[in-house]
Amino acid sequence: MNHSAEHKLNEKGVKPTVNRLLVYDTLEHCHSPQTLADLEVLLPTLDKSSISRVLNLFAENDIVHSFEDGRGVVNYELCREHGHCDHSDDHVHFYCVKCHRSFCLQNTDIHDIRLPQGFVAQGVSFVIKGLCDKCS
Amino acid sequence: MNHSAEHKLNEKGVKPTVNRLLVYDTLEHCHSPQTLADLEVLLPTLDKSSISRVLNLFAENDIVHSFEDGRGVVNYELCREHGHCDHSDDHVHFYCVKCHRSFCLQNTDIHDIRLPQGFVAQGVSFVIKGLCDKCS
DNA sequence: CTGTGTGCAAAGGGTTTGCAAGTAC
DNA sequence: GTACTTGCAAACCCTTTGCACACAG
Repeated sequence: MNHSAEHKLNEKGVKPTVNRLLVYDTLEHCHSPQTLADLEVLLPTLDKSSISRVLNLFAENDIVHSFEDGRGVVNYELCREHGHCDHSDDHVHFYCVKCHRSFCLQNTDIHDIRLPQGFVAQGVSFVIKGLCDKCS
Repeated sequence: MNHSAEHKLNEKGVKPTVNRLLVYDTLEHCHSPQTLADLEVLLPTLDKSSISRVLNLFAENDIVHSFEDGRGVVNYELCREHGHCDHSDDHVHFYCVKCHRSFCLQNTDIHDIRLPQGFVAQGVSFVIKGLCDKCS
């Protein structure tokens, strides 16, 4: 249980309960997007419904952001410290269809998509499917 | 039942059965991405499992391509005639969080995303969530 | 004591599958 | 007759919800 997690949650206005700190620490430790099922395995003492509630709470408070990989499964990832993360943390994700892992492509920015008149963007989900370096 | 549909399916090596032609015609007529649930309503005489099978068959044969909108629901859309559609029909989709419709942003191209060494892209899913012109 | 957080079980939604009957050639 | 297609029901997967208990302040 680290203190930076506790500080982070307080900073975001979320009461740092044991479960929340565990979920936060796990995501931080992973350095890659995790699904609810992943976290269920990584946190066997927590119920999946509890994890789900924590993740939704985190998403509402800009602690994590989420995106769907290719299979309709939601992945969660801690928001970057810098770069004032809103829900549209604009970078590309890569989903490996073989090992079912998701990657975060940090170095790719999504730039200036021009929307038609009247359209308002609230979030972006950009996922490339394929084979990762281990599987290709 | 139009003849171009029949021709198209034959061209792609898919036997043009009644259900397949109905699904094809419906997608063609809509000019926008449709979900399985949408098609169930539009094609009340067909069972959803039949529609699902037709769509998966179409996807395997590059007749439609699919992407997930914001809610984990798959949308299907006819591949463009020109532009030799493979599964990575590279354009952006827009999902309206209010009216739950999906739009196809034709004029936006996804260009030259540089993948890390060893990564192989097979498909792209790029969805912007927000409000459409009617809902904003 | 009061409000919030948690675990369990069950429901929900979207999609696919098993199987037997139907159809095309 | 043989192989493919279809409809129905049930299963499946992932996520959320209802509810009663547990806990913190």
